[in-house]
Amino acid sequence: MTSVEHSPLTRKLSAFVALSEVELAVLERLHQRRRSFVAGRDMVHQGQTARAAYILSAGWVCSYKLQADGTRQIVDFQVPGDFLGLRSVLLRTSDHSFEPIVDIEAAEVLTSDLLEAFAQTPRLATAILWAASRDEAMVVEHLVGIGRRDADARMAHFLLELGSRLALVGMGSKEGYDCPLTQYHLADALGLSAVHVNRVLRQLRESGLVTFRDGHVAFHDYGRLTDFADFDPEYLDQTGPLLA
Amino acid sequence: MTSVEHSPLTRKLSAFVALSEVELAVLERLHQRRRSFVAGRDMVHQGQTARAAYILSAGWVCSYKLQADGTRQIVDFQVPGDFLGLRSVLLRTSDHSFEPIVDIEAAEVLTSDLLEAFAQTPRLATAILWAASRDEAMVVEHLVGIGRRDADARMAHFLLELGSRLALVGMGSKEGYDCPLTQYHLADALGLSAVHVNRVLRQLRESGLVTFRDGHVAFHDYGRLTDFADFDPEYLDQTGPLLA
DNA sequence: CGTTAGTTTGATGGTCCTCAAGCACTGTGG
DNA sequence: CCACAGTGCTTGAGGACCATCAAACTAACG
Repeated sequence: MTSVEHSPLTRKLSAFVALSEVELAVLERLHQRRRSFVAGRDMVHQGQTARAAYILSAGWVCSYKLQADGTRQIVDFQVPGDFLGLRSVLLRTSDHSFEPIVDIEAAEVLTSDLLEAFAQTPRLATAILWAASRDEAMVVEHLVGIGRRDADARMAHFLLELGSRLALVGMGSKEGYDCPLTQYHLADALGLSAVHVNRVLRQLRESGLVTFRDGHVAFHDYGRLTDFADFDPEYLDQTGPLLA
Repeated sequence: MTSVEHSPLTRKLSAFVALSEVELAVLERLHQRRRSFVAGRDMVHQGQTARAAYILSAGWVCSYKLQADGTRQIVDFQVPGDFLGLRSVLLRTSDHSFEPIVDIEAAEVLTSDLLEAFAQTPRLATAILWAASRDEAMVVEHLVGIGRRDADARMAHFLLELGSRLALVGMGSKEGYDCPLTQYHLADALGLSAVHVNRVLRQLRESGLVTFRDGHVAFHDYGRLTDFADFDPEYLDQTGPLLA
Protein backbone atom coordinates (compact mmCIF):
# COMPACT_ATOMS: atom_id res chain seq x y z
CA MET A 1 0.00 0.00 0.00
CA THR A 2 2.17 2.83 -1.25
CA SER A 3 1.19 6.48 -1.08
CA VAL A 4 0.72 6.72 -4.84
CA GLU A 5 -2.32 4.42 -4.60
CA HIS A 6 -4.81 7.26 -4.59
CA SER A 7 -8.36 7.07 -5.85
CA PRO A 8 -9.19 8.59 -9.24
CA LEU A 9 -11.15 11.35 -7.52
CA THR A 10 -8.13 12.26 -5.44
CA ARG A 11 -6.06 12.35 -8.56
CA LYS A 12 -8.56 14.60 -10.30
CA LEU A 13 -8.93 17.06 -7.45
CA SER A 14 -5.18 17.26 -7.06
CA ALA A 15 -5.08 18.80 -10.52
CA PHE A 16 -7.10 21.67 -9.10
CA VAL A 17 -5.55 22.20 -5.67
CA ALA A 18 -2.68 20.59 -3.80
CA LEU A 19 -4.35 18.78 -0.91
CA SER A 20 -2.77 18.41 2.50
CA GLU A 21 -2.30 15.11 4.29
CA VAL A 22 -5.35 15.79 6.43
CA GLU A 23 -7.49 16.67 3.44
CA LEU A 24 -6.33 13.58 1.62
CA ALA A 25 -7.29 11.47 4.61
CA VAL A 26 -10.77 12.96 4.79
CA LEU A 27 -11.18 12.41 1.09
CA GLU A 28 -10.11 8.80 1.27
CA ARG A 29 -12.48 8.25 4.16
CA LEU A 30 -15.39 9.27 1.95
CA HIS A 31 -14.61 6.12 0.00
CA GLN A 32 -15.26 3.70 2.84
CA ARG A 33 -18.77 2.57 1.86
CA ARG A 34 -17.85 0.46 -1.16
CA ARG A 35 -20.50 -0.81 -3.56
CA SER A 36 -20.54 -2.82 -6.75
CA PHE A 37 -23.09 -2.65 -9.54
CA VAL A 38 -23.48 -4.84 -12.59
CA ALA A 39 -23.63 -3.53 -16.13
CA GLY A 40 -27.03 -2.69 -17.55
CA ARG A 41 -29.10 -2.57 -14.38
CA ASP A 42 -30.05 0.98 -13.36
CA MET A 43 -28.62 2.21 -10.07
CA VAL A 44 -31.08 5.08 -9.72
CA HIS A 45 -34.34 5.69 -11.52
CA GLN A 46 -35.62 9.11 -12.46
CA GLY A 47 -38.35 10.21 -10.12
CA GLN A 48 -36.83 8.24 -7.27
CA THR A 49 -35.99 10.12 -4.10
CA ALA A 50 -32.28 9.56 -3.71
CA ARG A 51 -30.62 10.37 -0.46
CA ALA A 52 -27.06 9.42 -1.41
CA ALA A 53 -24.48 10.25 -4.01
CA TYR A 54 -21.68 8.04 -5.32
CA ILE A 55 -18.05 8.46 -6.20
CA LEU A 56 -17.19 6.27 -9.15
CA SER A 57 -13.87 4.49 -8.69
CA ALA A 58 -13.87 1.99 -11.55
CA GLY A 59 -15.97 1.52 -14.69
CA TRP A 60 -18.25 3.73 -16.75
CA VAL A 61 -21.77 4.98 -16.09
CA CYS A 62 -24.21 7.07 -18.08
CA SER A 63 -26.90 9.39 -16.79
CA TYR A 64 -29.95 9.79 -18.99
CA LYS A 65 -33.55 10.89 -19.21
CA LEU A 66 -36.25 8.80 -20.78
CA GLN A 67 -39.13 10.35 -22.68
CA ALA A 68 -42.73 9.33 -23.04
CA ASP A 69 -42.18 8.20 -26.63
CA GLY A 70 -39.43 5.81 -25.56
CA THR A 71 -36.44 7.74 -26.88
CA ARG A 72 -33.71 8.50 -24.46
CA GLN A 73 -31.18 11.27 -24.13
CA ILE A 74 -27.89 10.56 -22.40
CA VAL A 75 -26.93 13.70 -20.54
CA ASP A 76 -23.43 12.73 -19.49
CA PHE A 77 -21.07 9.87 -18.94
CA GLN A 78 -19.25 9.30 -15.68
CA VAL A 79 -15.73 7.91 -15.65
CA PRO A 80 -13.54 7.01 -12.66
CA GLY A 81 -13.14 9.96 -10.34
CA ASP A 82 -16.54 11.43 -11.16
CA PHE A 83 -19.44 12.06 -8.83
CA LEU A 84 -22.87 10.60 -9.47
CA GLY A 85 -26.08 12.22 -8.33
CA LEU A 86 -24.53 15.07 -6.44
CA ARG A 87 -27.38 17.30 -7.53
CA SER A 88 -30.14 15.06 -6.27
CA VAL A 89 -28.81 15.56 -2.77
CA LEU A 90 -30.50 18.95 -2.78
CA LEU A 91 -33.37 18.43 -5.15
CA ARG A 92 -36.22 16.39 -3.80
CA THR A 93 -36.11 13.78 -6.50
CA SER A 94 -33.49 12.61 -8.94
CA ASP A 95 -34.30 14.08 -12.32
CA HIS A 96 -32.57 11.35 -14.24
CA SER A 97 -31.49 7.73 -14.20
CA PHE A 98 -28.05 6.15 -13.90
CA GLU A 99 -27.01 3.05 -15.78
CA PRO A 100 -23.68 1.28 -15.34
CA ILE A 101 -22.23 0.62 -18.80
CA VAL A 102 -19.86 -2.01 -17.47
CA ASP A 103 -19.55 -3.57 -14.04
CA ILE A 104 -18.52 -0.78 -11.72
CA GLU A 105 -17.09 0.01 -8.32
CA ALA A 106 -18.37 3.03 -6.45
CA ALA A 107 -18.33 4.53 -2.99
CA GLU A 108 -21.64 5.55 -1.49
CA VAL A 109 -21.57 8.98 0.07
CA LEU A 110 -24.32 9.97 2.45
CA THR A 111 -25.38 13.58 2.62
CA SER A 112 -24.26 13.68 6.23
CA ASP A 113 -20.79 12.34 5.38
CA LEU A 114 -20.38 14.99 2.76
CA LEU A 115 -21.48 17.85 4.98
CA GLU A 116 -19.19 16.62 7.73
CA ALA A 117 -16.25 16.48 5.37
CA PHE A 118 -17.05 19.97 4.13
CA ALA A 119 -17.13 21.32 7.65
CA GLN A 120 -13.78 19.74 8.49
CA THR A 121 -11.90 20.91 5.42
CA PRO A 122 -13.17 23.95 3.54
CA ARG A 123 -10.50 23.59 0.90
CA LEU A 124 -11.76 20.13 0.08
CA ALA A 125 -15.26 21.55 -0.17
CA THR A 126 -14.00 24.07 -2.68
CA ALA A 127 -12.30 21.36 -4.68
CA ILE A 128 -15.45 19.24 -4.83
CA LEU A 129 -17.56 22.21 -5.82
CA TRP A 130 -14.98 22.95 -8.49
CA ALA A 131 -15.51 19.45 -9.84
CA ALA A 132 -19.28 19.96 -9.76
CA SER A 133 -19.00 23.28 -11.59
CA ARG A 134 -16.81 21.62 -14.17
CA ASP A 135 -19.39 18.88 -14.68
CA GLU A 136 -21.99 21.53 -15.26
CA ALA A 137 -19.79 23.32 -17.76
CA MET A 138 -19.52 20.03 -19.64
CA VAL A 139 -23.29 19.69 -19.81
CA VAL A 140 -23.45 23.21 -21.20
CA GLU A 141 -20.86 22.40 -23.85
CA HIS A 142 -22.81 19.26 -24.66
CA LEU A 143 -25.88 21.42 -25.17
CA VAL A 144 -23.97 23.69 -27.53
CA GLY A 145 -22.75 20.70 -29.48
CA ILE A 146 -26.21 19.27 -30.00
CA GLY A 147 -27.72 22.63 -30.80
CA ARG A 148 -25.12 24.06 -33.12
CA ARG A 149 -22.66 21.48 -34.44
CA ASP A 150 -23.27 19.08 -37.31
CA ALA A 151 -22.97 15.37 -36.66
CA ASP A 152 -19.30 15.04 -37.64
CA ALA A 153 -18.04 17.94 -35.55
CA ARG A 154 -20.27 16.86 -32.69
CA MET A 155 -18.78 13.39 -32.63
CA ALA A 156 -15.23 14.70 -32.95
CA HIS A 157 -15.77 17.15 -30.12
CA PHE A 158 -17.26 14.48 -27.94
CA LEU A 159 -14.37 12.08 -28.44
CA LEU A 160 -11.88 14.84 -27.68
CA GLU A 161 -13.66 15.88 -24.51
CA LEU A 162 -13.73 12.33 -23.25
CA GLY A 163 -10.03 12.05 -23.96
CA SER A 164 -9.27 15.12 -21.89
CA ARG A 165 -11.40 13.92 -19.01
CA LEU A 166 -9.74 10.52 -19.01
CA ALA A 167 -6.29 12.07 -19.23
CA LEU A 168 -7.02 13.82 -15.95
CA VAL A 169 -7.19 10.45 -14.19
CA GLY A 170 -4.41 8.83 -16.20
CA MET A 171 -6.63 6.78 -18.50
CA GLY A 172 -6.05 8.58 -21.77
CA SER A 173 -3.59 10.59 -23.83
CA LYS A 174 -3.29 12.42 -27.11
CA GLU A 175 -2.85 9.01 -28.71
CA GLY A 176 -6.24 7.73 -27.60
CA TYR A 177 -7.99 5.69 -24.92
CA ASP A 178 -10.05 2.58 -24.25
CA CYS A 179 -13.78 3.17 -24.41
CA PRO A 180 -16.56 0.64 -23.71
CA LEU A 181 -19.36 2.67 -25.29
CA THR A 182 -21.45 1.17 -28.08
CA GLN A 183 -22.64 3.11 -31.09
CA TYR A 184 -26.05 3.13 -29.46
CA HIS A 185 -24.63 4.98 -26.49
CA LEU A 186 -23.07 7.53 -28.80
CA ALA A 187 -26.36 7.95 -30.64
CA ASP A 188 -28.33 8.53 -27.45
CA ALA A 189 -25.74 10.98 -26.19
CA LEU A 190 -25.34 12.99 -29.37
CA GLY A 191 -28.97 13.15 -30.43
CA LEU A 192 -28.37 11.03 -33.54
CA SER A 193 -29.59 7.68 -34.80
CA ALA A 194 -27.32 4.69 -34.35
CA VAL A 195 -27.18 4.27 -38.12
CA HIS A 196 -25.92 7.77 -38.60
CA VAL A 197 -23.37 7.39 -35.83
CA ASN A 198 -21.92 4.52 -37.80
CA ARG A 199 -21.62 6.63 -40.93
CA VAL A 200 -20.08 9.51 -39.03
CA LEU A 201 -17.45 7.26 -37.50
CA ARG A 202 -16.59 5.91 -40.91
CA GLN A 203 -16.30 9.42 -42.25
CA LEU A 204 -13.94 10.46 -39.46
CA ARG A 205 -11.88 7.31 -39.90
CA GLU A 206 -11.55 7.74 -43.65
CA SER A 207 -10.56 11.37 -43.17
CA GLY A 208 -7.62 10.16 -41.10
CA LEU A 209 -8.77 12.07 -38.04
CA VAL A 210 -9.82 9.49 -35.48
CA THR A 211 -10.75 5.81 -35.33
CA PHE A 212 -13.19 4.31 -32.85
CA ARG A 213 -13.19 0.56 -33.17
CA ASP A 214 -13.13 -2.52 -30.94
CA GLY A 215 -13.46 -0.48 -27.78
CA HIS A 216 -10.59 1.82 -28.54
CA VAL A 217 -10.38 5.44 -29.66
CA ALA A 218 -7.25 6.32 -31.61
CA PHE A 219 -6.46 9.92 -32.51
CA HIS A 220 -4.59 10.04 -35.79
CA ASP A 221 -4.06 13.75 -36.07
CA TYR A 222 -4.85 15.46 -32.79
CA GLY A 223 -4.20 18.97 -34.03
CA ARG A 224 -6.31 18.67 -37.14
CA LEU A 225 -9.08 17.04 -35.13
CA THR A 226 -9.26 19.86 -32.59
CA ASP A 227 -9.48 22.35 -35.46
CA PHE A 228 -12.17 20.33 -37.15
CA ALA A 229 -14.23 20.06 -33.98
CA ASP A 230 -13.56 23.61 -32.84
CA PHE A 231 -12.47 22.07 -29.55
CA ASP A 232 -11.32 24.61 -27.00
CA PRO A 233 -10.74 22.78 -23.71
CA GLU A 234 -10.85 25.96 -21.66
CA TYR A 235 -14.27 25.09 -20.26
CA LEU A 236 -12.75 22.02 -18.66
CA ASP A 237 -10.60 24.35 -16.57
CA GLN A 238 -7.72 21.90 -16.51
CA THR A 239 -4.89 24.10 -17.64
CA GLY A 240 -2.28 22.73 -19.94
CA PRO A 241 0.07 20.35 -18.17
CA LEU A 242 -1.95 17.19 -18.62
CA LEU A 243 -2.36 17.03 -22.35
CA ALA A 244 -0.07 19.77 -23.58
CA MET B 1 -42.59 50.06 2.40
CA THR B 2 -44.80 47.15 3.33
CA SER B 3 -43.51 43.70 4.19
CA VAL B 4 -44.81 42.24 0.92
CA GLU B 5 -42.28 44.33 -1.01
CA HIS B 6 -39.81 41.49 -1.30
CA SER B 7 -37.34 40.94 -4.12
CA PRO B 8 -38.15 38.31 -6.75
CA LEU B 9 -35.36 36.12 -5.43
CA THR B 10 -36.87 36.21 -1.96
CA ARG B 11 -40.18 35.28 -3.42
CA LYS B 12 -38.68 32.37 -5.30
CA LEU B 13 -36.72 30.96 -2.38
CA SER B 14 -39.76 31.25 -0.15
CA ALA B 15 -41.41 28.67 -2.38
CA PHE B 16 -38.71 26.27 -1.28
CA VAL B 17 -38.32 27.04 2.42
CA ALA B 18 -40.02 29.42 4.80
CA LEU B 19 -37.31 31.92 5.69
CA SER B 20 -37.05 33.55 9.11
CA GLU B 21 -36.86 37.29 9.69
CA VAL B 22 -33.11 37.07 10.12
CA GLU B 23 -32.67 35.06 6.97
CA LEU B 24 -34.83 37.47 5.03
CA ALA B 25 -32.74 40.35 6.29
CA VAL B 26 -29.49 38.69 5.21
CA LEU B 27 -31.00 37.95 1.83
CA GLU B 28 -32.19 41.51 1.31
CA ARG B 29 -28.74 42.77 2.30
CA LEU B 30 -27.22 40.80 -0.57
CA HIS B 31 -29.13 43.19 -2.83
CA GLN B 32 -27.41 46.34 -1.66
CA ARG B 33 -24.95 46.78 -4.54
CA ARG B 34 -27.42 47.84 -7.22
CA ARG B 35 -26.41 48.00 -10.88
CA SER B 36 -28.15 48.81 -14.15
CA PHE B 37 -27.29 47.49 -17.59
CA VAL B 38 -28.66 48.49 -20.95
CA ALA B 39 -30.17 46.07 -23.44
CA GLY B 40 -27.87 44.52 -25.99
CA ARG B 41 -24.50 45.27 -24.41
CA ASP B 42 -22.84 42.20 -22.90
CA MET B 43 -22.35 42.26 -19.13
CA VAL B 44 -19.79 39.45 -19.11
CA HIS B 45 -17.80 37.99 -21.99
CA GLN B 46 -16.85 34.35 -22.22
CA GLY B 47 -13.22 33.85 -21.33
CA GLN B 48 -13.32 36.76 -18.93
CA THR B 49 -12.30 36.14 -15.34
CA ALA B 50 -15.36 37.13 -13.39
CA ARG B 51 -15.13 37.60 -9.68
CA ALA B 52 -18.74 38.47 -9.01
CA ALA B 53 -22.20 37.09 -9.56
CA TYR B 54 -25.47 38.99 -9.95
CA ILE B 55 -29.01 38.64 -8.74
CA LEU B 56 -31.42 39.78 -11.40
CA SER B 57 -34.21 41.91 -9.98
CA ALA B 58 -35.84 43.31 -13.14
CA GLY B 59 -35.61 42.52 -16.84
CA TRP B 60 -34.47 39.57 -18.88
CA VAL B 61 -30.98 38.27 -19.67
CA CYS B 62 -29.67 35.43 -21.80
CA SER B 63 -26.49 33.43 -21.32
CA TYR B 64 -24.91 32.06 -24.46
CA LYS B 65 -21.81 30.63 -26.06
CA LEU B 66 -20.42 31.84 -29.34
CA GLN B 67 -18.74 29.49 -31.77
CA ALA B 68 -15.89 30.01 -34.18
CA ASP B 69 -18.24 29.94 -37.17
CA GLY B 70 -20.30 32.78 -35.75
CA THR B 71 -23.36 30.80 -34.71
CA ARG B 72 -24.46 31.12 -31.14
CA GLN B 73 -26.24 28.86 -28.71
CA ILE B 74 -28.28 30.37 -25.94
CA VAL B 75 -27.92 28.15 -22.91
CA ASP B 76 -30.51 29.72 -20.67
CA PHE B 77 -32.55 32.81 -20.01
CA GLN B 78 -32.58 34.60 -16.67
CA VAL B 79 -35.73 36.23 -15.37
CA PRO B 80 -36.22 38.25 -12.19
CA GLY B 81 -35.15 36.29 -9.15
CA ASP B 82 -32.48 34.32 -10.99
CA PHE B 83 -28.76 34.26 -10.33
CA LEU B 84 -26.25 35.10 -13.03
CA GLY B 85 -22.77 33.67 -13.15
CA LEU B 86 -22.92 31.75 -9.94
CA ARG B 87 -20.79 29.04 -11.48
CA SER B 88 -17.98 31.32 -12.57
CA VAL B 89 -17.36 32.13 -8.94
CA LEU B 90 -15.60 28.79 -8.66
CA LEU B 91 -14.33 28.22 -12.16
CA ARG B 92 -11.37 30.33 -13.16
CA THR B 93 -13.06 31.90 -16.13
CA SER B 94 -16.63 32.43 -17.18
CA ASP B 95 -17.46 29.86 -19.82
CA HIS B 96 -20.15 31.95 -21.41
CA SER B 97 -21.39 35.45 -22.06
CA PHE B 98 -24.36 37.34 -20.64
CA GLU B 99 -26.46 39.71 -22.65
CA PRO B 100 -29.30 41.80 -21.26
CA ILE B 101 -32.32 41.42 -23.54
CA VAL B 102 -33.96 44.55 -22.17
CA ASP B 103 -32.65 47.18 -19.77
CA ILE B 104 -32.15 45.43 -16.47
CA GLU B 105 -31.64 45.95 -12.76
CA ALA B 106 -29.33 43.61 -10.89
CA ALA B 107 -27.53 43.36 -7.58
CA GLU B 108 -23.85 42.61 -7.68
CA VAL B 109 -22.82 39.91 -5.24
CA LEU B 110 -19.17 39.51 -4.36
CA THR B 111 -17.86 36.07 -3.55
CA SER B 112 -17.03 37.28 -0.06
CA ASP B 113 -20.58 38.57 0.52
CA LEU B 114 -21.98 35.24 -0.50
CA LEU B 115 -19.67 33.19 1.69
CA GLU B 116 -20.41 35.45 4.63
CA ALA B 117 -24.15 35.07 4.14
CA PHE B 118 -23.73 31.32 3.89
CA ALA B 119 -21.81 31.20 7.14
CA GLN B 120 -24.47 33.27 8.93
CA THR B 121 -27.49 31.32 7.77
CA PRO B 122 -27.04 27.72 6.64
CA ARG B 123 -30.69 27.44 5.71
CA LEU B 124 -30.30 30.31 3.30
CA ALA B 125 -27.26 28.57 1.85
CA THR B 126 -29.36 25.48 1.26
CA ALA B 127 -32.07 27.54 -0.40
CA ILE B 128 -29.59 29.19 -2.78
CA LEU B 129 -27.98 25.87 -3.63
CA TRP B 130 -31.46 24.53 -4.27
CA ALA B 131 -31.99 27.32 -6.78
CA ALA B 132 -28.65 26.54 -8.39
CA SER B 133 -29.51 22.84 -8.62
CA ARG B 134 -32.81 23.74 -10.18
CA ASP B 135 -31.09 25.91 -12.77
CA GLU B 136 -28.87 22.99 -13.63
CA ALA B 137 -31.86 20.69 -13.98
CA MET B 138 -33.31 23.18 -16.45
CA VAL B 139 -30.17 23.10 -18.55
CA VAL B 140 -30.40 19.31 -18.58
CA GLU B 141 -34.02 19.44 -19.70
CA HIS B 142 -33.03 21.93 -22.37
CA LEU B 143 -30.42 19.46 -23.57
CA VAL B 144 -33.04 16.73 -23.78
CA GLY B 145 -35.31 18.99 -25.74
CA ILE B 146 -32.72 19.86 -28.34
CA GLY B 147 -31.50 16.28 -28.59
CA ARG B 148 -34.77 14.42 -28.72
CA ARG B 149 -37.78 16.63 -29.43
CA ASP B 150 -38.90 17.87 -32.82
CA ALA B 151 -39.18 21.60 -33.38
CA ASP B 152 -42.87 21.92 -32.46
CA ALA B 153 -42.66 20.01 -29.21
CA ARG B 154 -39.41 21.76 -28.36
CA MET B 155 -40.97 25.18 -28.72
CA ALA B 156 -44.09 24.18 -26.79
CA HIS B 157 -42.01 22.76 -23.97
CA PHE B 158 -39.87 25.84 -23.84
CA LEU B 159 -42.84 28.20 -23.60
CA LEU B 160 -44.36 26.08 -20.85
CA GLU B 161 -41.16 26.00 -18.82
CA LEU B 162 -40.80 29.76 -19.04
CA GLY B 163 -44.38 30.11 -17.87
CA SER B 164 -43.73 27.97 -14.82
CA ARG B 165 -40.59 29.86 -13.96
CA LEU B 166 -42.33 33.20 -14.25
CA ALA B 167 -45.28 32.00 -12.21
CA LEU B 168 -42.86 31.36 -9.37
CA VAL B 169 -42.16 35.09 -9.14
CA GLY B 170 -45.68 36.19 -9.92
CA MET B 171 -45.11 37.17 -13.53
CA GLY B 172 -47.08 34.46 -15.28
CA SER B 173 -50.00 32.10 -15.04
CA LYS B 174 -51.73 29.34 -16.94
CA GLU B 175 -53.21 32.05 -19.13
CA GLY B 176 -49.85 33.32 -20.36
CA TYR B 177 -47.20 35.94 -19.72
CA ASP B 178 -45.35 38.89 -21.24
CA CYS B 179 -42.16 37.96 -23.01
CA PRO B 180 -39.64 40.30 -24.66
CA LEU B 181 -37.82 37.61 -26.65
CA THR B 182 -37.52 37.89 -30.42
CA GLN B 183 -37.80 34.96 -32.80
CA TYR B 184 -34.03 35.18 -33.16
CA HIS B 185 -33.64 34.57 -29.45
CA LEU B 186 -35.90 31.55 -29.70
CA ALA B 187 -33.93 30.26 -32.68
CA ASP B 188 -30.59 30.58 -30.90
CA ALA B 189 -31.98 28.93 -27.79
CA LEU B 190 -33.72 26.03 -29.49
CA GLY B 191 -31.10 25.21 -32.07
CA LEU B 192 -33.34 26.22 -34.98
CA SER B 193 -33.23 28.83 -37.71
CA ALA B 194 -35.23 31.99 -37.21
CA VAL B 195 -37.26 31.17 -40.30
CA HIS B 196 -38.27 27.84 -38.94
CA VAL B 197 -39.14 29.34 -35.55
CA ASN B 198 -41.63 31.52 -37.34
CA ARG B 199 -43.25 28.54 -39.03
CA VAL B 200 -43.37 26.59 -35.79
CA LEU B 201 -45.09 29.45 -34.00
CA ARG B 202 -47.64 29.68 -36.77
CA GLN B 203 -48.25 25.96 -36.55
CA LEU B 204 -48.82 26.11 -32.79
CA ARG B 205 -51.09 29.11 -33.16
CA GLU B 206 -53.19 27.50 -35.87
CA SER B 207 -53.50 24.34 -33.79
CA GLY B 208 -55.09 26.44 -31.09
CA LEU B 209 -52.42 25.55 -28.56
CA VAL B 210 -50.47 28.73 -27.87
CA THR B 211 -49.93 32.14 -29.43
CA PHE B 212 -46.73 34.14 -29.13
CA ARG B 213 -47.22 37.57 -30.63
CA ASP B 214 -46.44 41.19 -29.85
CA GLY B 215 -44.41 40.32 -26.77
CA HIS B 216 -47.07 38.15 -25.21
CA VAL B 217 -47.47 34.40 -24.81
CA ALA B 218 -51.07 33.22 -24.53
CA PHE B 219 -51.87 29.61 -23.67
CA HIS B 220 -55.12 28.59 -25.35
CA ASP B 221 -55.39 25.06 -24.08
CA TYR B 222 -52.93 24.48 -21.28
CA GLY B 223 -53.78 20.82 -20.78
CA ARG B 224 -53.52 19.88 -24.43
CA LEU B 225 -50.29 21.82 -24.72
CA THR B 226 -48.62 20.00 -21.84
CA ASP B 227 -49.62 16.69 -23.43
CA PHE B 228 -48.32 17.77 -26.80
CA ALA B 229 -44.99 18.90 -25.35
CA ASP B 230 -44.68 15.98 -22.93
CA PHE B 231 -44.13 18.62 -20.27
CA ASP B 232 -43.64 17.20 -16.80
CA PRO B 233 -42.68 20.06 -14.48
CA GLU B 234 -41.29 17.74 -11.83
CA TYR B 235 -37.71 18.69 -12.67
CA LEU B 236 -38.52 22.25 -11.65
CA ASP B 237 -39.14 20.94 -8.14
CA GLN B 238 -41.84 23.52 -7.49
CA THR B 239 -44.64 21.35 -6.25
CA GLY B 240 -48.18 22.13 -7.19
CA PRO B 241 -49.50 25.20 -5.42
CA LEU B 242 -48.22 27.79 -7.86
CA LEU B 243 -49.75 26.68 -11.08
CA ALA B 244 -52.13 23.96 -10.04
C1' DC C 1 -39.11 59.31 -45.16
C1' DG C 2 -35.25 56.41 -45.30
C1' DT C 3 -33.26 53.03 -42.07
C1' DT C 4 -33.25 49.35 -39.10
C1' DA C 5 -35.11 45.45 -36.47
C1' DG C 6 -38.26 42.03 -36.53
C1' DT C 7 -41.78 39.09 -38.83
C1' DT C 8 -43.75 36.49 -42.60
C1' DT C 9 -43.94 33.55 -46.67
C1' DG C 10 -42.12 30.79 -50.77
C1' DA C 11 -38.75 27.71 -53.16
C1' DT C 12 -34.99 24.54 -53.05
C1' DG C 13 -31.92 21.39 -51.14
C1' DG C 14 -29.02 18.99 -47.57
C1' DT C 15 -28.50 16.52 -43.33
C1' DC C 16 -30.00 13.05 -40.96
C1' DC C 17 -33.96 9.68 -39.93
C1' DT C 18 -36.41 5.41 -40.88
C1' DC C 19 -36.88 1.05 -42.74
C1' DA C 20 -34.61 -2.97 -44.26
C1' DA C 21 -31.25 -6.41 -44.69
C1' DG C 22 -26.92 -8.68 -43.98
C1' DC C 23 -22.67 -9.73 -41.35
C1' DA C 24 -19.61 -10.93 -37.36
C1' DC C 25 -19.16 -12.47 -32.95
C1' DT C 26 -20.53 -14.55 -28.41
C1' DG C 27 -22.89 -17.35 -25.48
C1' DT C 28 -26.39 -21.04 -24.76
C1' DG C 29 -28.73 -25.29 -24.93
C1' DG C 30 -29.99 -29.43 -27.52
C1' DC D 1 -20.65 -30.00 -32.17
C1' DC D 2 -23.89 -27.25 -34.15
C1' DA D 3 -28.30 -24.61 -34.37
C1' DC D 4 -29.94 -20.54 -32.61
C1' DA D 5 -30.60 -16.29 -30.42
C1' DG D 6 -28.76 -11.99 -28.98
C1' DT D 7 -25.92 -8.01 -29.45
C1' DG D 8 -23.51 -4.87 -32.02
C1' DC D 9 -21.74 -3.18 -36.51
C1' DT D 10 -22.36 -2.07 -41.43
C1' DT D 11 -24.41 -0.59 -45.73
C1' DG D 12 -28.30 0.79 -49.05
C1' DA D 13 -32.64 3.25 -50.45
C1' DG D 14 -36.12 6.60 -49.79
C1' DG D 15 -38.04 10.39 -47.47
C1' DA D 16 -38.95 13.91 -43.59
C1' DC D 17 -37.52 17.74 -41.23
C1' DC D 18 -35.41 21.73 -41.11
C1' DA D 19 -31.65 24.98 -43.15
C1' DT D 20 -30.59 28.32 -46.55
C1' DC D 21 -31.54 31.79 -49.84
C1' DA D 22 -34.54 35.36 -51.28
C1' DA D 23 -37.90 38.85 -50.92
C1' DA D 24 -41.76 41.42 -49.15
C1' DC D 25 -44.03 43.50 -45.26
C1' DT D 26 -44.74 46.07 -40.74
C1' DA D 27 -43.53 49.05 -37.04
C1' DA D 28 -40.51 52.05 -34.65
C1' DC D 29 -37.42 55.67 -34.83
C1' DG D 30 -34.43 59.48 -35.94
